[in-house]
Amino acid sequence: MTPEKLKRLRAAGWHAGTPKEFLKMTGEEAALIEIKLALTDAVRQTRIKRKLSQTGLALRIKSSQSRVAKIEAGDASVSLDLIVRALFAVGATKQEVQKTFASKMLAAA
Amino acid sequence: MTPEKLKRLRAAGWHAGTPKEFLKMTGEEAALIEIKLALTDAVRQTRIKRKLSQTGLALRIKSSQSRVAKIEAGDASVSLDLIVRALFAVGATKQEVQKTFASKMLAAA
DNA sequence: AGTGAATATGTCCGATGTGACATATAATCA
DNA sequence: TGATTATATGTCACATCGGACATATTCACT
Repeated sequence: MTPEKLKRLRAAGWHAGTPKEFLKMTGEEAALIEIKLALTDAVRQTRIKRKLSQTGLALRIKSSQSRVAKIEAGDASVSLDLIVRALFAVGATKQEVQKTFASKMLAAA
Repeated sequence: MTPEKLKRLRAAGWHAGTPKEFLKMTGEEAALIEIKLALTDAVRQTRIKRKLSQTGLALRIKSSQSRVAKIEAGDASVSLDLIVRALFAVGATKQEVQKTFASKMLAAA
C-alpha cells in the first residue's frame, strides 16, 4: 500500500490509530475499501463531467449535500450501497466505471 | 423486468405489497438490486465450487450461518458491503467484482 | 425410513449508516 | 474586495443492518 493511499484512508476516518492496525486489516477488508475508493472517484469524476453540483446530486438520491461530500471523500461512514446509488444517479456508464476501476485498482493489484 | 425476477424479489422481501409499488421503484434502485442479485449468485456459486458450507463461510467473515443464508437468498436486510465481503471471502478476485459492477451499469444509463 | 448435516426462516437488540442541520472553508466572478 | 455559490466537516436523532439464537425444512447417505 502506497503512502498516498494510506494518507487518504486516514483522512477519511479508516485508521484505527497506528500503522500496524492497517496491517491487521484482512485482504478482504482492504479489497472492499479499494473498491469503494475506486467507485467514489468515479462518482466525483462523472458528476463533474456532467456539471452537476453536490447539492444537485443530493437531490437526485434524496440525500444531503454533506453526505454527497462524504461519499466523494471516501468517508468511512458511507456504505457501498449509497456509493453505487450515487453512481447510478450521476449517470455513470459502463465505460466510465471500467475506466476508473482500471486506473484505481490495477495500480493496487 | 421478467416475472421470474419479480418473483425472486418478492420472495426475498423486496416487495412492499402491490405490483404497482414495484413500478415506483426508480431505475437506480432496480439496478442496484440487480447488482446485488448478481453478486449473491456469485457468492453461492463460488462457495459451492469451493465445497465450502454456509457455516464455513460464516466463520471466515465472522458472521453466522443464518446470515450467509440470507446473503445468498438476496434478502433485503443484507447490505452490498456484506455481500462483497462474502464474495472476497470465498475467493473472488477484484477483477471479477469489478466486472460485475461494470457490466450492470448499462441498465440504468 | 431414519439420522445427521446443511440450509432456510423468523426474531431480537446492539452496532452502524443516514439525512438533516449548523457552520467552516474554498472557489468563482463582478 | 465583497457577494454568491460550491464543498468540507462535525454532530445528532432516527433508521437500517448485523450477529446470534431458536427452530423449521431440506438434503445426502445408508
